[in-house]
Amino acid sequence: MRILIVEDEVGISNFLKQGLEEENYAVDVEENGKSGLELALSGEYDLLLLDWMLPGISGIELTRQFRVSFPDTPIIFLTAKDTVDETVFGLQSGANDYIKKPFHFEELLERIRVQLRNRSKENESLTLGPIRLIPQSFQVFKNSEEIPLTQKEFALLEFLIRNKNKVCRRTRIIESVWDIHFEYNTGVIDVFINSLRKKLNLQKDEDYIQTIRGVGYMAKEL
Amino acid sequence: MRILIVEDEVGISNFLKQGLEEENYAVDVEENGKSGLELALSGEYDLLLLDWMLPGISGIELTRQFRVSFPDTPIIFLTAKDTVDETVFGLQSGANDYIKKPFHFEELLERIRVQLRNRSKENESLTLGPIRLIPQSFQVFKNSEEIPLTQKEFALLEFLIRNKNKVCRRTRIIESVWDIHFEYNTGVIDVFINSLRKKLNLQKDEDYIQTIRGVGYMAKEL
DNA sequence: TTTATTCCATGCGAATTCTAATTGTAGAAG
DNA sequence: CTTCTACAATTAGAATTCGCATGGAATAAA
Repeated sequence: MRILIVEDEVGISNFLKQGLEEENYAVDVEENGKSGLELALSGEYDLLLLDWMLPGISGIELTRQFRVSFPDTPIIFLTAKDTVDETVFGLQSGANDYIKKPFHFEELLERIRVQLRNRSKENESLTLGPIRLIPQSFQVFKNSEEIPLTQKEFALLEFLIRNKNKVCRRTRIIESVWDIHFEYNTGVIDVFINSLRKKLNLQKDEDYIQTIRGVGYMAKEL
Repeated sequence: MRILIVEDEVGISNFLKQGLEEENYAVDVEENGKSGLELALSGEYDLLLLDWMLPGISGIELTRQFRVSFPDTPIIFLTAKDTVDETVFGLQSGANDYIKKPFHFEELLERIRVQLRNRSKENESLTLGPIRLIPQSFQVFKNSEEIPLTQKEFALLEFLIRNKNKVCRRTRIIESVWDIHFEYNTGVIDVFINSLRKKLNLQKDEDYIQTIRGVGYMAKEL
């Protein structure tokens, strides 16, 4: 998980960076509000830690502009201010949480975890009958037995399942899985379909990967 | 973090639910002991808040039955009783902490944090077969024999074990262990994997660090 | 400086991907 | 129903890619 810290007090940011890195987050630090916003807009980050007061532009303004492009990335404010009004103002501007300085590092960690847990649709899995494909961990199961697949086999199966119950033309498959965008007449697809069916050990009554003659293939829920 | 409150006094449970949700916990409330147990056994929750006296079955009995399936989920009792005997009895039945009514919400929050923190630390018994990795002391053991590792070796192994049984893409590894966020094609990972396998002296039948060709590596429990 | 760690460059070997030739089959045409 | 044709399935092996191991260079630490 990647976290961007925008904080002008080097002491704090170093402390945070070090601590968060020990927790396996990848951390970048930016001191200036303006360049912080630019970095944030790169879309590289899963969470922002913003100081309330920043040189350049304020954390609130940064949040407001950032939210236009990234409505879902969690933002946590680090703030010395504790008046209700300003806190409300901050949260209204699009932040998800705030923490008052000085704070315990553990408490910050917890808030970060909460935000990231809510946001990450963690184990998104694609299914096709007894077959379960997990894109993130690059694993395929059939009846909870793991099936080792090669890269291309995996990519092909993923494409088919994502287009479940839709016929996939050979040209579409070649485009998406092989990234070939011109007319290309080849037998690769057949070969990989073949090895997929083999590895998945599909029986006669398990016609999950169907051939559409003259067109392509279809992953079909039975 | 998901919390289940089992409490028959609606006033208290509403108060708790609202407060905890403001702290970004996901909260469910159940009034009845029996149905509370059923809900708890769904395994959806990271922590239980139980009233001592409940309609249906008592908090103690709930705890006892719940512990069979979930020995690690923290349980905090809310109790009006304050005799030492009964408290001891409650803790022996498998609760982790208790708090006497009436209580300050902040205090409850603190106890919840402590429990969740302890859990997440304890559950980080980072093991992989005979390999045990202790993040705090920066040590790695194999069969209680210490294996000296360098920083990067340690970081890499830690990352792999934290993602045990999941394939780690090279890009993720580079991101998390080396903190490099752009496309970077290099052989470093291979080199360190190599030295890890060497230092850990993995035999043929100890395929704990598996290569997923074209994708990355996976720490796998055999 | 010396020493240890991290990283780079290389060739080899092995797994994957692809080509191509053969065999099998569905469906149309007769 | 039989034959024919076009397409799909299967297989072997060629081509390619990728990971492994190694030695040593660059960098950081002592």
